[in-house]
Amino acid sequence: MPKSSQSSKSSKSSKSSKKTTMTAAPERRGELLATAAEVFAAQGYNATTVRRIADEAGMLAGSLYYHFDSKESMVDEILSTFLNELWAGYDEVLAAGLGPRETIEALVTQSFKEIDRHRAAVAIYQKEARHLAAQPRFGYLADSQVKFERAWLGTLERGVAAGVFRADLDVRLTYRFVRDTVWVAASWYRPGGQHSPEEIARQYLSMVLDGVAVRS
Amino acid sequence: MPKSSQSSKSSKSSKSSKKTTMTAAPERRGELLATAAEVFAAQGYNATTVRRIADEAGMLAGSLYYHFDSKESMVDEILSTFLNELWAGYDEVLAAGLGPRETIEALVTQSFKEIDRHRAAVAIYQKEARHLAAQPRFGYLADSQVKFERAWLGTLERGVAAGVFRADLDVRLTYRFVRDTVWVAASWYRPGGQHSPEEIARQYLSMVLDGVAVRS
DNA sequence: TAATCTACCAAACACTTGTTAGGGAAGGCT
DNA sequence: AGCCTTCCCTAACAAGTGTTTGGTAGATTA
Repeated sequence: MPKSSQSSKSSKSSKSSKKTTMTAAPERRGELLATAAEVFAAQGYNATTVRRIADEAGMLAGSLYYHFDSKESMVDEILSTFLNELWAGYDEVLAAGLGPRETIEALVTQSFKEIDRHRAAVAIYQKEARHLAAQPRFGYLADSQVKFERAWLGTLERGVAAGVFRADLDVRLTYRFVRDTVWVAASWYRPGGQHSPEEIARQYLSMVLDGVAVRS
Repeated sequence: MPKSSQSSKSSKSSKSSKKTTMTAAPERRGELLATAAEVFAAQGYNATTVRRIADEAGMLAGSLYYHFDSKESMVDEILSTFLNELWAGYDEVLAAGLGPRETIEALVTQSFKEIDRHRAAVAIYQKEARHLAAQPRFGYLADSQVKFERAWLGTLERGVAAGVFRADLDVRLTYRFVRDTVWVAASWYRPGGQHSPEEIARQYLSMVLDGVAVRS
């Protein structure tokens, strides 16, 4: 997926000289979404101009509107695609009938895999979800957040009741703690680094579950 | 400090009818910065127009330029003021000569107090710091981040060497873990809630240090 | 009372923004 | 060949942006 930059000035550079077969129809859309996601994640949604995205994709601003009908529909598609895949994985975990601790472990591991696959989308979600959710078009963001809380908080409460999680902590605080520790990782995580998603998940789980202090 | 909202439409509402003494000169600036910070934190810096800020402050957009010479200088002042106060507290903690664990505890507690005092500024910092730091004007953001890492990472390494923190974890990962879990709290923390900053710090420390799982 | 200062308004400026309309080159299909 | 579809460019538009300039009511000072 060649989505990298090509300086900036020459806007009439690659017109038809790149390939012999000419990229297939539905692929191009995905490529453009990927570059858009990358720019959105790096600069922020509002700070990103459609001209910047087009530039990064090697075309002009207006040409984007052949593939998408608005800038807003780009983030929409980026975020909804991500959330769909995310919940596909989550639902599978939640339906597996695991114990509370095992469920948390599986959810965390699954989350880091999603961060690995959709790093840009996660970063966008983190930064923009709050004020995008205000618009009715992005109502599914709020819905997802509710489902999210239900899944995690429910599992934690189940764990407290079962005696595997500490009962002396505010469960809601614990929920936010666990949730945040997982997802903020997207702000610094870079795929292809020294740690695989599974390895990071393992260490995060070790810290969250057992703490960073040495047992006395 | 009455910086709250006053509906929206009437922009010629409070002209001189609020006080008898007429707010003293340097106070007004602080009030305006507070409302600006609130809007920036809620909507995001780029998504916030100066007209919106002015509206929230009960005046017109151009009038802001009597107090500030640009929108950028507003965030600048908001962030630098916050960071100055933050480091005043941090430096005091770091100079106290505490042990590694006690230093971490003090830093976390101090951080939550700063979140309590500068909630909006912290939220802005979290969202915008990364791409603001690119501009030379905001070079102090990068400087602060370096100092930050030095302080926290150094303390953690000292703790590992002293045997009070686990040695089987990637220290850099632990650093990001601790750092992020503390500061993202600003995204959901609301002053005047059920938990005081000290109480939240206590529970966070308990989770980070000892974990959420029951000791077996 | 006159001069000055403070804090704002009114109105505009130059520029950037997302978006649109019409056109055209290249390949596939009949 | 001719037609059609795909994908992009050129050129513009209208709305919104940060910012500037000149003015002015009211308090302060002389």
